[in-house]
Formats: sequence, structure tokens, C-alpha cells
Amino acid sequence: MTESKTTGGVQSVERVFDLLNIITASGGESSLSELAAKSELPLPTIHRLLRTLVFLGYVRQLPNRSYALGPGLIRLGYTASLQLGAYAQPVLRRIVDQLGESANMAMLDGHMVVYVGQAQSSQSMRTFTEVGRRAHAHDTGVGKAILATLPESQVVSIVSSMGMPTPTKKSLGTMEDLLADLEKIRERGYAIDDEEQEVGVRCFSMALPEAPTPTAISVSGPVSRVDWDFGERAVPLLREAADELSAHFAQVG
Amino acid sequence: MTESKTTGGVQSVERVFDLLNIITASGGESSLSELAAKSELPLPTIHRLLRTLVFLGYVRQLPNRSYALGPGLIRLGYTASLQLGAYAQPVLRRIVDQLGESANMAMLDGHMVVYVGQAQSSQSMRTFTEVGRRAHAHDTGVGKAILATLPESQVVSIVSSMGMPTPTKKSLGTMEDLLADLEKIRERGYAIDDEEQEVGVRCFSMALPEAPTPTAISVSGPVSRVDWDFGERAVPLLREAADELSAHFAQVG
DNA sequence: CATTTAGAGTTCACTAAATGGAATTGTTTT
DNA sequence: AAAACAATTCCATTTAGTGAACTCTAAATG
Repeated sequence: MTESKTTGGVQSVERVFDLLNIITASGGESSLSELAAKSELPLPTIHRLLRTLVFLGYVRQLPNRSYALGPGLIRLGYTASLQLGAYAQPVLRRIVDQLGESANMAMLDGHMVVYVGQAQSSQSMRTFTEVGRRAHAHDTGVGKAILATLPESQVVSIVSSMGMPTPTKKSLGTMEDLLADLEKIRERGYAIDDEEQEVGVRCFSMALPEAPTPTAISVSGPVSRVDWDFGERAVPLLREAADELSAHFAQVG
Repeated sequence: MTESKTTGGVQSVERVFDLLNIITASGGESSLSELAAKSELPLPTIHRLLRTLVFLGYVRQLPNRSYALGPGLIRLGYTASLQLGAYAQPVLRRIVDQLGESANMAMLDGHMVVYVGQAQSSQSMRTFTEVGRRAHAHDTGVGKAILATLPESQVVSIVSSMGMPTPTKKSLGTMEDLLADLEKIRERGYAIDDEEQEVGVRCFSMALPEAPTPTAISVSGPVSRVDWDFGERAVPLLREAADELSAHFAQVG
């Protein structure tokens, strides 16, 4: 909206994705007036944009006339995640084979991290994060690993825009604590999520420095198995995998 | 493009999704000139649209300057599939529990079907279709079940635009055969994919008549287990599930 | 290693398309 | 039948698209 001035963006394109995001934020379904209120756009404009999206299959109109995300988006999202995660999959798999715990890859998308690749442990008690799922940056291993690669101003902007929910007692709840932890992450070269996201789950994570979009990988599991001894075994393997992926993404994406 | 005349669509919105689809079709990555050739749009226009998409996070620009689908699309697609599949999941799960074979839900998206919900069998030999995956309509159970609910003109348009590949010897290869099969499907009330998509896999499928977007569910597995006797047990359960889902989607989406 | 050169990225002035306020017409829900 | 919301129309104003020419950058060539 206001961005169009500074970035040379196309107004109707920015608006159309704004509308899709509003529908997403409303739990996947919005009425016209709801969209008008939240987007602060005039009604005829919204309707015209929605008509286009409906025609193209990216929005469905429900029988009660409200609008929902359409099947076309599934296809685009699936292709995007395939492309992002395809190269990473075997590398993540190798980590799982070496360490016996689930491995993930996540990227920064706006102000949150989105999981784009995953390999599961075969243990019956394991962590499981679906590809496509989003998470806060400040309370996840991958999120903190990513934040540690960004300039402080951007960290502040990202975290303050989303707030700092504390899902567990160990979660970082203040900007001060977070910035201090990020400094430690930069020093040691990897991030630790020690039951900050979920009680009983510990995670070691490392950023891919050369990736064009800020990206990180992690290995996570129950604290009973993922202890500090595990960390000592995990870190070199994570580093190896991160370097390999980083080199690839620097070239190809 | 030409649609804008007939539908009152917004040109730049149609074009932007055109570009995303071209990137998708090119395997997830396209150069500017590639996009120019395939979209037949002038260069400055494409560049402006892409700049907007990159700014919004729906396209990433790779170090070699070509463009790829961005992480923002994963989020939209994930939300879309969650919304579409969320209600269906427990119903599909019930089918799996009752019949021991994988169950799927798929919708028509343009000229193909896209899988939007899934529950897996726990057997080691089982069918597995990822949510988001697309398939031809004429050679899948869900596709045929959906086609059988559409007017013949639309069936012809969909199938002729995609062609009729025959992945197995049992696949339907001519419009005549397909239309005859659709007639049988309408008579008996469900579709059978008898090794038409993949050798050794049989599938029973049923459309959700009230769904706003043409939608179908199916149960599928190896022919050794999914035989005609299995079909007799499956059909009433499928019908029950289809009615339940259909009633829900008629109201909510 | 300097020089082509191909393609990306940009500029500009003009034409085409999109926008949005006010008012109008449908369509449900109450 | 009224109220509430959705859908649409009109058209002056704003924004986007385009063809031609230009700059910039990276990598292939000699």
C-alpha cells in the first residue's frame, strides 16, 4: 500500500496478496465486509480483485458468499516447498541416520520462520514438524539461528512486530535476553533451543550463511536423548550439512 | 489476458499468477528472458511485477538472477490445504480405520485434480499421495468421480486440454471410453480406478455432490487386498463419509 | 587481461487499465 | 417488510503498461 511508493511495487498485486493474507489470518475464511474493514480498501476494489482471484482458482467463494483460499494456492505452495526442500531432503535424511533424531530446514518468511524441509526420526517418541508450518523466530532453534545472522535492527523489527510469546518457562521473554543469546549463538556458531518452544524438547540449530534467503537447519528430540553429549556429536555433523547446503543454495537458490 | 475482457479481471493480477505458473511449470526457476518468452509480456512489465513479488516474499531472486517461487507461497498453500483438509481428516481417518487402506480427498483445480486431504494406512505396502500433489482427471479414481458430476462439455474441455496419457495398459485412452465410463460411474454412484493410474493399485472413489468446488474422496491400495469383495465393504462406508463431508462443505466450504 | 556481448535492469513519454466515491440493484436474514 | 450485506454501475482521477532507447553487470571471447 504505502510500500508502492518506496519500492515501485504494483498496487493491485500488493493488494491482492494483502487480501489473501487477511483471509489466512482470519482462519481461512472472510466475508467481503470483513475484508473491507481489515484491508481498508474500498468495496468495489476488493470485489474486483476477489473476482479475479476466484476466476483464477486461488480463492473459492463459499455458499454463504464469504471467501476462502482456493486449491490453486496448494499447488503453488507445494511446488515452492518441493523446490526449496528437494535438495535438502537427502542431507537432512543423513543427519537423521547419523543422530537418530528428526532434522528440519526452515527459512525466514516475513516475520516468522517457515519449515521447508524435514526428515523424521524412526523413534516412536520424536519431534515432528510439518513442512509449511510457521513458527516464531525468537523461541525456536532455527529461528534464533537465523536471527543471529541478521543485523540487530532487523531482529528488533521482526521480534517486536510479532511480540515475544513464552510457550514455556524457559522461553526468552525479553529483547535483552534474546540479543544476549544471539550473541552467544554467533560466538559458538550454533543455536540451542533448550525447552524454549516445547517442554521436553531440545534442539540444536545452525544457519546456512550463504543462502540467499535466511535459512537454518536443526536436529531436535526429547531432552532425555538430546543432551549435551548428543550436542557434541551433533554440532560437527550439522556444520558439515550446513556447509554443504549453504554452498548449494549460494549457487542454485 | 484475453479473459480480462470477459470476466472483468484485473490485468496485473492475472499476469502475476501467470508468471508464478510459468515458474512452476519450468521446474520452479525461470530467468527473466524465459518469462518474457513464455508470458509474451514486455520486459519492463514483467520486471515490475516480479519486483513486487520479490518484495512481498512470494518470489525469491537467486544469485544467478533468475526467479524462483518464494517461501510466502508455502504459507498460503499450507493454510489453504489445512482449511480444505482439516474437516475431512477425521473422516478420512475413520475410513482408514474401517478398511485398512489409505484414503484421500481431492478437488478440481483448473484442468487437474489436486489432493487436499489424506489419511494413511498403517500397512507397510500402501498407497501414499502427498497433499498438494496434482494428477490428471481421466486416469484417477477421484478424477473420474469428479468428472462424472460435470456436464459433458466441461469434461471434454478439461480432458482435451490436458491430453489423455495412459500410464498403464488399463488406462482410458480415448474420449469415447472415458465418457462411457463416466456414464457407468453415474449409474453405480462411484468410480473405480482399476490399475489405470499405476499397475497393482486399485481405487474406489466417490464425489461429494454438494461441495462448492468439485471434490471427491477415495480409498486405494494394492489389488491383492483391494478386490471386488473389498469394494462391497468400501462403497457404503465411502457413501456415508461422502454424505457427511458433502453436507459440511455445502455449508462451510 | 582487456574487450565483446548477452542479458538484466531501468528510464521516459504516451496510451491503456485500474481505482474509488456515490449511488443502484440484488440477495439473504430477521 | 425491513434491515443488512453483497454485487454492480458510472466515470473522473490515479496508476499501470508499453515500445524504444539506454545503462549496468557478469561472463564468454580473443
